[in-house]
Amino acid sequence: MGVAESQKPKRRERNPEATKRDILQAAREEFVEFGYDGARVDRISERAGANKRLLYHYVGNKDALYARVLFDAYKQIREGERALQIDELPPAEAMAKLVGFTFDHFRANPWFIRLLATENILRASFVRDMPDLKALHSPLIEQIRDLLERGETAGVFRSGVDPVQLYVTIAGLSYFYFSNLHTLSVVFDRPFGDDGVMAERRAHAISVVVGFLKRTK
Amino acid sequence: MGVAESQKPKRRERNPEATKRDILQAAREEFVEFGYDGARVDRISERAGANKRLLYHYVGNKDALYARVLFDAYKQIREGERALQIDELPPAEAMAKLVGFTFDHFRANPWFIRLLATENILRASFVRDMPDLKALHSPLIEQIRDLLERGETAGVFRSGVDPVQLYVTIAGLSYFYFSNLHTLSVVFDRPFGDDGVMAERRAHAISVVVGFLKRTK
DNA sequence: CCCATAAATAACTAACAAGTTACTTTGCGC
DNA sequence: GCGCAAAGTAACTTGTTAGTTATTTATGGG
Repeated sequence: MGVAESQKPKRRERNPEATKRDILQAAREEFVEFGYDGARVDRISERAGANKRLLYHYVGNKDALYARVLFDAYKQIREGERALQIDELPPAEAMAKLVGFTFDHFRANPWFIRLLATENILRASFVRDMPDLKALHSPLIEQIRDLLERGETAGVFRSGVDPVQLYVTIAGLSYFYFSNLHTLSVVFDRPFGDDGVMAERRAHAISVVVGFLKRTK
Repeated sequence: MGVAESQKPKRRERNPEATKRDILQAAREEFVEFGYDGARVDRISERAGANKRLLYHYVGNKDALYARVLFDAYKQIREGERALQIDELPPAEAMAKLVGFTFDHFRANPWFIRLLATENILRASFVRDMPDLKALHSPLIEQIRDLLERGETAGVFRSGVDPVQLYVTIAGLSYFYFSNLHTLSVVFDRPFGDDGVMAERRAHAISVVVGFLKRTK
């Protein structure tokens, strides 16, 4: 019983499910941190506390691992987007809530933005071959469509706005901010990551979208 | 004189300036295409038609090469942004022109968007150490500031809009579209890369910004 | 015209990274 | 309590990659 008793080699407990889960989680962290090419399989297995061979056994290879991480990420994010409840609110308030929700969602899940950026550097080469991905397009789209219609009927929103275009706008207003937080902070010498500046950005994004939609007369 | 006379080993002509230029250009292409970690030094020297040793001789190493490419990219892009002339136009028209200009600028220089995305994956680790980069912040900022003031004074724009926030908005409206063109096209099953869809996006971005700024009464 | 020097090259090295081989350990059905 | 299949491991292979060494080639000033 030496002093360094805690230094047992310590074999991993038998538990396929847990092992698989650990590997996927470690893989997400690694891909999020370094991108596809920067990620290291050895580091993933190390992070997971699982032997590298297990990774190849359960998932296949680096490509398959990345594809799996990406798909799960979309699923999880889309799931989170279902939480929004705006049916009851008046159109303008509902839209404000939707834009704020999108901002908060990105803020709470910066890893997803980094994963998206990585996949777009790869020109969507993995996403392209995911057959069931189209079923995972954002549930926000339907909410936007309904809301636009509701606002139009009530005479408070302008007409002729394409829901997909507006989705890209709403997402873009927050996405660009978060995805480019690092370079923007340097170039403009402003702490975009700070709470106060974030709150400003959130308010601005809301006022842009609502201000745009609100009928002039 | 064999049949394959064109297969001479062909030594590169002595020309330091041209060699350096070729290397930098090849490096930009490579980093734009594959990102930092995906880029290969061997491929850069091959693209440049210059021996790899020259690359190390003139630039230093992969890091220095990437930093140089990044800095030159900012310089070139900022230079292009100076071309905009909106002093003479009425505020709303001027703003429409500015947003359209930004969109066109991104569209004409997709390589810059990819470079920015790469650098943000790296958490701006190279940009952070560029001492003279702050001097390169977009000239559009000043134009936006002046324009907002002009519109406010004329009573056609709302007041209290932060120029930097509006810059982030204007850039974001186009940036997100281009940076995520690939994944968006797959997820929404819409050809976002096509001319018609692009024109729609451009018009939408303009109407969002102008619609937001225009005073309600 | 010649030679010092800068430009350019090919071949190499050492480290690294994805993927594999050959093996040990553990739990479960009988 | 045993044997066998699944879970887990260590060490290796093979190809790649950033960076270097040793060398050849051109050119312009004296």
